[in-house]
Amino acid sequence: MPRAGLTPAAVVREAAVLADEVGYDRLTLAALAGRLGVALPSLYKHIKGADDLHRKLAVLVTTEVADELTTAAAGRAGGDALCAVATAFREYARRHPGRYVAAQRAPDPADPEHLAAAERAVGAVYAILRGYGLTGDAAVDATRMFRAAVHGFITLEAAGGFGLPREIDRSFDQMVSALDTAYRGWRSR
Amino acid sequence: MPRAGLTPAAVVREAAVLADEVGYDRLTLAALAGRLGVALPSLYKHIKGADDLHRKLAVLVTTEVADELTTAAAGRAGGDALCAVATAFREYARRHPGRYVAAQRAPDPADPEHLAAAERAVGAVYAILRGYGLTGDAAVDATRMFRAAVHGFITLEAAGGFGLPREIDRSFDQMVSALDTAYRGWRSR
DNA sequence: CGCTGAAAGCTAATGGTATTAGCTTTCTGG
DNA sequence: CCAGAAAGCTAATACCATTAGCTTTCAGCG
Repeated sequence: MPRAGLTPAAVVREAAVLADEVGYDRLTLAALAGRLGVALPSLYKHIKGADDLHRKLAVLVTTEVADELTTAAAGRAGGDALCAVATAFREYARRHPGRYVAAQRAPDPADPEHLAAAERAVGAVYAILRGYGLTGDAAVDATRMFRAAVHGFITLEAAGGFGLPREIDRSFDQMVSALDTAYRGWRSR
Repeated sequence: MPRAGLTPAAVVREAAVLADEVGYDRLTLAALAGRLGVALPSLYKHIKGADDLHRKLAVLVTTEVADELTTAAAGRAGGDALCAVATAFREYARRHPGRYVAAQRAPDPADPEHLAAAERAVGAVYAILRGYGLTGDAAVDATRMFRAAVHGFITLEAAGGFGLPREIDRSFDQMVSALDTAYRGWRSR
């Protein structure tokens, strides 16, 4: 019987594909093993268990998101950058609904790779806000607002939480525009 | 052997308590049955299964949230109302972390009770925005932004997604304040 | 070229969860 | 008081995750 030639990275990559296909909550070791053409316990040669898989998946996705946000922000500033990053984030989530859920797991403080990826993703937003003249506590607050609004919008949209017929794209654009306005006039209160 | 005297409502209520104690993802029929002093299959006399329980729990929680938001908004308007409702929402989530997750399930279009509760919760926000002179599409967009921002903030906070030492309460107040400013100057773009 | 050991893969066994079937017991209403 | 509806039970089935222990493959080294 030939070997499948798996590696931890290959397992996690396939888990990402599977999560997008069937949903994060239906990402199961049994289904993953089947997909990889391997018996379920064989996975344990590459991952420590289901929880470890979820952790590794969070690292992968956070890294991917950080890359996309950084790329989207490159060469832009102000409202332009804000819109590009927000849109890139939302489109990533629409393209990869399973992955997106996986990324919600907070980094283990002892995992430098995960911490670095999260830092990079948040840093892309933080940098844009510097362009608005926001620094220190104000920049932290503004970054948190951006993350909350965009993440909240994405999850509500994905959950089907926006029932009314009004186009969701336009509501998103309006929100980003309102954020831009808020950042222009940001003041310590 | 005496009867436990369960009802569907009693089962759902206990599920809510259990979810808050152990987390929504660890809310299991086995644990729930144990808590109610009953064998697991006995639950099927009151709920159709795990999915049905989750649905009923979502209805209960959405109703509770609608009540709290309505109460918080009563007798207030403008930024005052905005802050009261946002804070009530966040505090509900902190008090009931398991319930809060349960409420993220969108209503089944064929479930009038669930739809009505969700309508009532959203309506509390919508009414406040009318006080800002927002109607029609603008009010829909503004309501969606409010929900996204507050919901996103709550979930990020609950997930431990805010790593920096800056106090989270202050970031939340700043966000609500920024929303107030955005609504004052809202314009179609 | 063959041997050897690490590691990839397997089967089997265990324990947890949800679900269904079918039986027993308890209330309640006529 | 008794008859039936419904609450509760046990047993059986089917997933899923995990651990233990065995077999096989492959790569490196003499």
